[in-house]
Parts: sequence; C-alpha cells; structure tokens
Amino acid sequence: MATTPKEPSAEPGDLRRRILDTARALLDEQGSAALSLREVARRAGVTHQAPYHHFADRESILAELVTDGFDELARRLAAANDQPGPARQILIASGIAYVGFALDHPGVFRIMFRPDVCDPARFPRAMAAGERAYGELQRQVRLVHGGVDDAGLAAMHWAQVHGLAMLMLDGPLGQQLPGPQARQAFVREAAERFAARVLGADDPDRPAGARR
Amino acid sequence: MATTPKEPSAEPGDLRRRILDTARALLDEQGSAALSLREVARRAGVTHQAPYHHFADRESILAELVTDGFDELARRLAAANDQPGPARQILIASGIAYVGFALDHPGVFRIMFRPDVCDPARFPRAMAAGERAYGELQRQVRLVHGGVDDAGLAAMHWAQVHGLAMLMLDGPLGQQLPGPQARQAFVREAAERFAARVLGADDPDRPAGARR
DNA sequence: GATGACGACTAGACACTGTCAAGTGCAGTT
DNA sequence: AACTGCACTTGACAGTGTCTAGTCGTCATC
Repeated sequence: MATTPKEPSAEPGDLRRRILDTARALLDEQGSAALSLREVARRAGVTHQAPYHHFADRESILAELVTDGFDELARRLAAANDQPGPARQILIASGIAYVGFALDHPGVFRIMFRPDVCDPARFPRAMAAGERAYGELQRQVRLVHGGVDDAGLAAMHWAQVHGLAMLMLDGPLGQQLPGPQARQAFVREAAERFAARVLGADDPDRPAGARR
Repeated sequence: MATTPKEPSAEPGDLRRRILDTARALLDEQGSAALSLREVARRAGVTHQAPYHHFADRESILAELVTDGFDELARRLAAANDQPGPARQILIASGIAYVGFALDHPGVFRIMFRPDVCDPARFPRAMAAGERAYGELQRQVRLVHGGVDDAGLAAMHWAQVHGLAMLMLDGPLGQQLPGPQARQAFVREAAERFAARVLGADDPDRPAGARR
C-alpha cells in the first residue's frame, strides 16, 4: 500500500504524548470500553504495536491517565484555598471543584476509582497521586473544623462530593438536569447546604459570617 | 396456535437461571472485566452459543442482574422501615443497608451505576427498578424530615451513602479497614454522624430522643 | 404412525481485541 | 565501514462477542 509518506515530525517523546492525549480524548468521549489500544494507535497514525514501545500494556496507559487525573484534581482542590471569605467557603469551592472535575473529565474520573482498570498495587504512582488529592481534601476539612483532625469527618466530606459526582455522571441526577449550568447550580446549592448542615453553622442563604 | 404457556419436560428456564447465577457469581468474585459470555457458558457446561438462546447479548444478561440488584437493594432499604425508635433510626439503618448491599454484592453494585455496561435507554426495566430503589430512599428522607419533600435533601442523602459505598469498595476507605466488622462499624458511625448533623439534632452518642 | 414445526442447543466462522516474537530502517558512535 | 540501539512495522496467536447454519429430541396434527 502506497501510504505513510514518512512525516518529518518526529520529536522525542512525541508519540508517547500523542498516545496519551488520544487515549484521554477517546476515554472522555466514548468511555473506557471503547478505549482499545489498536484504536488509539489507529488515531495516532501508527501501527497497533507502536504504543508498546512506550507502555508495557493497556493498563499502563490507563494508569498514566489516572495519575495525571489525580494530579489535576488535587490542583483544582488546592485552588479552592484561594477562595476569599470564611473558611467554610473553601470547602464549598473544593466540593464544587471536585464535581466539576468529574463533569469535565468523565472518562478519566470514572477509571480513577476502578481498581480493576488501574490496579493500585501495580501502579504505586497512581495511588500516591490519589492520596495527595485526598490529602488536600483532608487538609481543607481540618482547616474548616478548627484544626481538629477527624478521619471520619473527612471521609464524610469525601463521600458526599464523590457520591454527588457519581450520581451526576451516571445516576439520574445528571440526566434530569438539562444543561451544564443547571448542573453547576445544583452542585453549588448541594455543596452549600451540606456545608451549612455539617458545620452546624449559619444559614446558607445568608452571607457567611463568623464560624462557630 | 393454542397458547401453550410453558411445559417442556425439563425444568423451564433452567439454563437461563443457571446462566444468571453463574454470571452473578463470576461478577462478584472477579469483576465485570472477567465476565465473558464464553466463560459463563463454560462454567454452566454448555457451548458458547447456548446463552444466546435466552439472552439477546451480553448486555442483556448484565441488565437482568442490574434489575435484580436494584430490586434487592430496594428490599433492603425498605426493611429499614421496621427499625424501632425515632424516625432518624430508619435513615441510619437505611444507609447501613445501602452500603451493606454494596459490600455484599460488589460486582453487581458496581455495574448498577454504569450506563456503558447497562444502557438505561435500552433497558427501561433496569432503570425502573433503580427508580423504585431511589423512591424508597426519598420516602425515608421525607419521613424523617417531617413529610417535607425536598429533592436536594434526598440527593444529599443518596450521595452520602453512595459515596461511602464507592469509597468503601474501590477507594482507600475499604483497604485500610481490615475486616468486615471493622467496615461495618465504620459505616454505622458514619451513618449516625451524618444523620445527627444533617438533622441538626442531638448527639449521636446519646440515645436518640426528640429531634430539634 | 408418519410428518412437519419448533424449541434448545451445538458447530463453525468472522471481525475484533491485547499481546508475544521477529523483522526493518535509520541515527549515532567507534 | 561496521556495529549498536532505538523507534517502529509486520505477522502471528489466543481470546472475545456475535452471526449463520446445522442437529436433535419433543410435540401437535394429519
């Protein structure tokens, strides 16, 4: 077949990057089931074996995406720290950021919590990234709760935002909310109510005042 | 033709039942990735095409399991209504039941919230079962909140128990909790704290009295 | 009782997947 | 000029879901 006229664009690590980007795009738009190594290679314009020169196997590609995903999530969570106002606002912004990440990168988010796709034992880097993200969330919870370290409370927060993200993505919550801004509004309200109740603090509708 | 309902010599739906049971077992012990139609057929002692006589395709089998799963979940949630004591105890028992189901049937639970595995549009029965389960949870939330129907509040509860279940199953929460009873204890405490805070009521350590 | 329809299952094939084992071409070093 | 090693290609294999054809026993009907 008279094809592949040998493109001159061959920078080091070029294909590796391209594979990751292609895989991520495929994942976010079609789900993990549709993510085949061969399809990625096809889209990247190489043979089905080329990816194997950069990754050990399919799982390794997914693991890389998961690691990047957790890093990005941690970054977004950390960005909530810049939130002005009382500490409670940080937690609200953090929750919104968590769900926002899930909605922006559904494909990646979904595999971030699937050990069968990305085995934590095999990929300690991915697990470490996940723990960094969780660490940020724990820090914020502790901050809001006056420096008290409470594992159960942190888990409660995490469960709340994680559950909200999941139901938004794959549950009926997302389906019955039409557009992105409707979802965003719902998430914001949910985060505010949760914060208000869990912190036992002031009314969420009123501007936030002193805490506890 | 006369509507000869069902009277073959062999037990009707025998293989069909066996396929479902085998698939469920495989799912709970090895995860959805390991669930191949051919492996199910092999374990059931038939050829790889036999299941096709009872199910249209792989998805249909999963959808059936999902439907049954939601029915079982709804049953467990409803059982919480028998809980003695104040209404709050119902919600606590309901949350424990939710997470308990997830821990008892991890494989099924996981695919219950994965549209890529069980397309809700294709399987309205599965979706209806899911809505029944959610309806039960909504009913309980409404009951505890004095009959006030609050979609946001119900979503908050659902997100909480769902997030807890997910993190228990695939997150670090489950991994760092050794045995089943440690997890159960954690879930119980989490449910009690959540109920206490959300209801803005009495201390979870004290025997429950009047709310507010 | 023979006949044909039919249900439940088997058998073979296809395209697709991930992965192993050998090539092939080409830069850089010696 | 020969060698080396990288980046990639080519070909093969087993496994998968699914399509199309059989096969075989049970049944109602002629």
